[in-house]
Amino acid sequence: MTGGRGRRPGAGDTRSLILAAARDAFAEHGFEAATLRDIGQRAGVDPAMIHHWFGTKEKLFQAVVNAPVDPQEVLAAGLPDDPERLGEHLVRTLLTVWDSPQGSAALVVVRSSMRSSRGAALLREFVLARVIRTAVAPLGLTEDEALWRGNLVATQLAGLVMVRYVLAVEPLASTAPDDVVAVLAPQVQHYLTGELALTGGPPRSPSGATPRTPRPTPRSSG
Amino acid sequence: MTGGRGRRPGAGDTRSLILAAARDAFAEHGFEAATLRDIGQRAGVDPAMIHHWFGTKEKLFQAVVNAPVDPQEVLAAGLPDDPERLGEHLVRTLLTVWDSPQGSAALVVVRSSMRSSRGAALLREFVLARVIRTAVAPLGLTEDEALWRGNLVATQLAGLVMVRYVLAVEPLASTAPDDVVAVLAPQVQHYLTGELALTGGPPRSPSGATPRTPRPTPRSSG
DNA sequence: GTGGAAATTCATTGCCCGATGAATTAGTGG
DNA sequence: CCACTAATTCATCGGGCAATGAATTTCCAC
Repeated sequence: MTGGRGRRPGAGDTRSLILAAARDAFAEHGFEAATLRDIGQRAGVDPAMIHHWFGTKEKLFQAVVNAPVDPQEVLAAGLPDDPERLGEHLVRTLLTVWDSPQGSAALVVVRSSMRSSRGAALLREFVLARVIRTAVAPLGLTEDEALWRGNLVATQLAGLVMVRYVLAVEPLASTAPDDVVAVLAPQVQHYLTGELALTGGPPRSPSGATPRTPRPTPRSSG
Repeated sequence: MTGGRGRRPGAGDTRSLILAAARDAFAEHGFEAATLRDIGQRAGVDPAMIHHWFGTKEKLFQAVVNAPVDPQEVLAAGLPDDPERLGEHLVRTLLTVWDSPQGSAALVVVRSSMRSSRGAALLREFVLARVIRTAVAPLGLTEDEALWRGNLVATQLAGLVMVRYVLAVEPLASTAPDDVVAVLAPQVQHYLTGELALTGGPPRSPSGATPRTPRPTPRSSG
């Protein structure tokens, strides 16, 4: 059991244990609601160790977030030759990453991005924009069409992440990856290479932004 | 400064003041990190009033979430007779609500809910679950199939909300509603009434949960 | 106007949090 | 095997939190 105090016997890579426990806890509760006591318990370690190794809760969080995955790199690996299989590749890759331990880290990033509109901007710029562009790059589309199809793909993939991982809605949260791929991949593929049903021609965002107008405003005050 | 205790003189719709203050506070800090003290201060009111009017912090949050819009009510209005037009109705209704001033309030709720698993649970229970069931109700499906198809619809709609409103990614954020409906409605319709491509039969969530496996765990301990 | 009901604040309770520092034990170099 | 350093736990502090109940004031029916 919990022996007395003092240095532990054998190996004990306590720092890593804390880091992993913190990653899970932050993913689960967000930064504010996660507690050092809980993290310590998950790591099987006294909460004081966290201060010993990381100083403060904030610094621990930074340590967790600074060990991210490069989405482009992951995506690029195993890109299929056939453009008609690209949708399947995207969905499967997404599921693989998010079902892995790295998924917790990704959850941390997504959750913490919601803390401010600046966080949302970061998520938009560095993840969505780059990832989506990487994803549709093999298709050799025009600039406008790449953006538009990329956005559509993003809606389906972002929605999958939301429902399955962030909100964990059943039954989708517990459905086998193969089944998810089977159902969603064709839809994603349609956004990539299918014929898009449009009433009055493609929504050619007429060069630059022309914000539609009286929408609630993409306010950045938060 | 603040006069003594006892009932206030004039009008004082305290309940509404608290509700508005709570909406802002939850939006800014998320459910867990928002404090009743802060909400009370924003509303210019003693925190004890919150307990007087709402009971607990959680009930206050529910009141905030349910205030902007009763999704069921909005959805029910204008339900098409033809099940094959249900997808279009869902997408169009969603865009109408989110493009309206109520959309700002909804955005607040979504942002704050995503930040912790607790907030996510509340969103899942009180909004998503009900909306999904209402949405697929006209189809007269079996329990399992309704849940499954509802989840799929939710991925597409939630993704639309994320990309267009929460992250405000261009060009989708500035695309005319009609164009969005034209492109997305067929996909949603497919989830509602189309034939779903499945490898080994429908993912009949085998009664109860069978958590896929070693994911970060949907633990509810927190 | 007077008596009760509703609204509001104050004072307090108990809990949990993050942080700190002393006490204790295990490794390590000589 | 002895000193020294690093790792770990324990006990505790001050603070902020949600919640409760009593005290006080206004409103309203009669």
